[in-house]
Amino acid sequence: MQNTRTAYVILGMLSIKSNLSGYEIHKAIEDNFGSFWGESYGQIYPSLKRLATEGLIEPCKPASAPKKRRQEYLLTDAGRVCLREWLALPFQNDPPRNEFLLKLFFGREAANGVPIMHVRELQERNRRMLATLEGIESMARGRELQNPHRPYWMLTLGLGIALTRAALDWGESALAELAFIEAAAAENPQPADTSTNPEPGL
Amino acid sequence: MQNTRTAYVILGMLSIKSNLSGYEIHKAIEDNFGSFWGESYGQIYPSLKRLATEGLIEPCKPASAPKKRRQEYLLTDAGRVCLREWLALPFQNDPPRNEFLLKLFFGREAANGVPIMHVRELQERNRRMLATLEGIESMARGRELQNPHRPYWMLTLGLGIALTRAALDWGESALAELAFIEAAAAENPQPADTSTNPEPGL
DNA sequence: CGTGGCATGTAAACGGTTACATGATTTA
DNA sequence: TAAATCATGTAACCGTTTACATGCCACG
Repeated sequence: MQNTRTAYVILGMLSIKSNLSGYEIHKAIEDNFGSFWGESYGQIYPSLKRLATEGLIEPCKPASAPKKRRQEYLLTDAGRVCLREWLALPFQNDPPRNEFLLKLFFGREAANGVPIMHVRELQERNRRMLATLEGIESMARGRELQNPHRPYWMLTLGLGIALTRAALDWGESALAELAFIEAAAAENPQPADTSTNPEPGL
Repeated sequence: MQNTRTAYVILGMLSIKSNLSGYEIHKAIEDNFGSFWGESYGQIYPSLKRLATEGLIEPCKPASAPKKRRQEYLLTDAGRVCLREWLALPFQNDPPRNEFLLKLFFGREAANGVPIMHVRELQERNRRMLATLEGIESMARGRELQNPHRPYWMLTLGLGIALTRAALDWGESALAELAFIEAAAAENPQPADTSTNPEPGL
């Protein structure tokens, strides 16, 4: 069956709401998951075709808007079973790749001011992220209290907010620390010296 | 030149320490970056060859251990320039993919107890992670105070620790919340109903 | 009438992992 | 001498992004 995670995201979206098109699924992922998942059309459309041939989803006529030229899908019983099986499997950690941390790690090698610049940029991105997440949170406050998905959605939102806040806090102290480091380096300008450096590893 | 990030990690490692082999670079990445970066041999060895033909690194004889059958490299001036240029470029956020959050988001669709299981598993992984990072931190305490890389390495370590702690805190409250949710769901067992669910999006 | 959003798709390239093959050296 | 670790490499595969192509429909 070789089901990719793209396929499961699609099944998941269709389990929440039926009669979605590829375009709408893409949009729904962006709106609901944007901060922790992404899919491109190049993945979505072929996956929809494959899921349909496997009988996990079913193409159907546009229900509400019959004018639009578009293909909608709904989840089959087999698809729901497949989704549930996948949900029960242990989650996998994706191989870690954080380019910000990488550049900060090599900060000593960078030109003066570069690490500070990167941390400032990180702060900006995280402030935007926090604003987005808190916006969603405040919009959700008191609404849809009966929606059975709501508690789970609020939990994911909560982790996003907690991590972003922690990163912002760290950023503040990092900026102070970096100002100190670079001031010291400016007083004592020693060029990078490869040969005499100690082992990598603290 | 089409330089991948793998190439820059290699340049970065060689800027910290010369006369590293592909094997040692792999190990150094794992030891120093394990929590936020990874490279496979299938990337490293071809990259070393390419970087050498481009003159950014230079193959050299094993310095300290001439017995070993292995190829070591050192960074050229051109390589250092190339590294510095890349370091000054804005960092890119990798496309977000967090399978844990995805499965939690779809938690309502999962069998009973599954979301709690995932959060418990997350807590375990994060506890191990925190132990590792704090182990490094305590090993580093008071050591290599003159190492010019140290402040940057400590900053990266600090962010890792801060994020892991934040995730652990969130996990505790999430477990309580999930116990509550699933207790309520057990009292009031309503099957998933696709057709009448509201729009996705809180 | 034009623009922007809606909508579907494909081909090529890319970055990366996995699995495999091979063999030397060290240590128990 | 057996096992672990050191060490180098390649081919196939995989998931994904990007760029491109196409065209509809609604709204100003």
